[in-house]
Order: sequence, then structure tokens, then C-alpha cells
Amino acid sequence: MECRTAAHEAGAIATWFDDELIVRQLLDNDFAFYSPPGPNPIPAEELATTQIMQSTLRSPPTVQEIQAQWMNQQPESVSDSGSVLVSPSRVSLRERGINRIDSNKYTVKLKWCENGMADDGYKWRKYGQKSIKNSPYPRSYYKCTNPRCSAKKQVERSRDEEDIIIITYEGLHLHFAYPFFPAIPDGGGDNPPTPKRPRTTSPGTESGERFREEPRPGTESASSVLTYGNGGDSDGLFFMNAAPQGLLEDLVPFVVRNPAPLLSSSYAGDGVSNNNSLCSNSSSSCSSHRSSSVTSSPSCFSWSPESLSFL
DNA sequence: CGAGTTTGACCTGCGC
DNA sequence: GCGCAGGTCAAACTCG
Ligand SMILES: [Zn+2]
Repeated sequence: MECRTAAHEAGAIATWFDDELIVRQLLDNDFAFYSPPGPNPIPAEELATTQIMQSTLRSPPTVQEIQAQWMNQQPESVSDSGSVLVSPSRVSLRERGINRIDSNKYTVKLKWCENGMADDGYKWRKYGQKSIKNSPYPRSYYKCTNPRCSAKKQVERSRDEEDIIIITYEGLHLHFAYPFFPAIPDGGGDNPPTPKRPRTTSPGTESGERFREEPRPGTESASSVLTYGNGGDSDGLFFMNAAPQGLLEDLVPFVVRNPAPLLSSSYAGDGVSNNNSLCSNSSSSCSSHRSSSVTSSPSCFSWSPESLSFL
């Protein structure tokens, strides 16, 4: 509703390019504090492998990490259709589980994990849940808690594969991920970074609750699956390097649109923000109910081979 | 008490 | 026009 910003509409109508402009404007105006990405001390390559691996255990990979992965692994090219083709293992994102539904909508399939709380760095507030016609599982609706952000996401469990969660992202984030803001007064856009993990909620909710029907013991398993650990909000330093684009999208979109080094063209693509959410966190944790609130996202979110695998 | 979740009601689009 | 299904609202409730 009101949240829906011009960016949102523009995206729907035209292309995300418009959004980009808007976002940029916002950035210029509102995010003065934004500091340009600093050079990454760690070689991208290591970052990719090392950090991501580590993050798997403790915290969700950051955009930076993912970015690095992509940069290293794939010099890919983008097809006009919006899907990205990767080289080495060149598989289109579509094949990897990322599908572009609309100019500003993407779906991501994630493997569900049980405990971790994967946080995509953004806070989400659940505003609805609906049972879907041919699915035994309900779909949850989330909005970014930032009042100026129109990003939304829908989380539902795949009826075919119970351990797969399908997340549909819609809209761009017009702000940085929380962790990224040190102590910004506020104007920043989002709320100040929360040092503690207030409630990371969503995790529970999304999947937890809805899916909680049966907390699946760590199904995550898959070896090549990237699972986000939780790190709470903290890790989300998404886009530290990603310059302005950082705020816009999280990983996927990022990847989608900038398969190439995002440093340059940044998001000219379409945008979408994605976060990930999902997973329940086991009931135990999240489910506790609101475990949080805002959540970030699900507990652990893992990119399965089918979805996105950086490794 | 504030922030977030839950959940039924309401709204809207679409097919018949 | 009607009914269904999906999406959103908002009051009530929970938790820290
Ligand atoms: Zn947002």
C-alpha cells in the first residue's frame, strides 16, 4: 500500500531501469552516509570459497561473498530474457531455480534447513498467510519493514519437494541491508542496525510456521547446498562492495542482473530483491513464535544445486 | 509498551 | 453476474 513506491510501480510498468534511477536518487538524497565499498581485502576467490564455506556454519553468506563467487566462477552473460547464463558450469539461473516471473518478480527455490536462520540482511514483516489451492502448504506474505521500501516476498513450500521452499520476490529494496548500517541516525532508511538480534523472525514464520507442520530435521543436507547459517542480522553486510546497488537487491537479483562484475554496470537489469527466507528454524527456535520479528529470513537458506550453487 | 505475528475478513482479478 | 482463488488489511494477541 502506501509502501508501494514509485519505484515499485515503475518497475511494473516499465523496466527496472526506472527503478534504478529512482533508487539512485534516493541514495543520493537519503543515504549520504553511504560509504563506498571499500576494497575487498580478501581476494575474491578466497572470499568466495572460504567465506562462503565458513558462513555456512555461522552466518549467511553476504552479498559480497556471493558476488565474489559469481565474479570468479562465472563470467557469464545475460540473455535478454533475463536469465543469466553462467559459464563454467553454465547453467541458466532458471535452471538453477531462479525464475523471472515478471519484470520485477523472481522466484527462488531454496532448500529448507532446519536451524539456521538465514538472514538475507533485510527485515521482513509478515502480513498474511493463505492456503493455496493445490498445495498442502500455505503461502506466507512478507513485506520489507522499511516504510519506504516496497519489497515483498512470498514464501511457500514446494508441494513436490517438501524440503524446497519457493520464494517469490517482488520489488526492490531501497535501502541497505541492516547490518550494513553502523550507526546511522535513522534517516538511513532502514532501521538502525540491530546489534542484538531482536527477533529474527521470520524464519520461524515463514517456514517454520507454515511449514512447520513438520520441522524437518535438517534436510538441508545436500552437499552442494549453500546453507546460510544464521548470523543473524549481523552478517548482512550485503553489498558492502556492491556500491549503490547494494541496497537494491540481495543476492539473486544481483546475480541475475549483474552477472558480471557488478561493480560497473550495476543493476541495470531488472531488479528484484530477493532475500531469502525460509526455513524454519526449526520449530524450536523460531517457532517460538515470533521469534522475531522481523526477520530476516529464514533460517537457513540454502541454495541447492537446483537453485544456486556457488560451489 | 513497542514491534511483530496470527488470522479472519475484505478486496480484486479472472474464468465461466 | 457469480464464484473461486490469490493477495492484503487490520484487529487482536504474543513476546521481549
Ligand atoms: Zn527493503
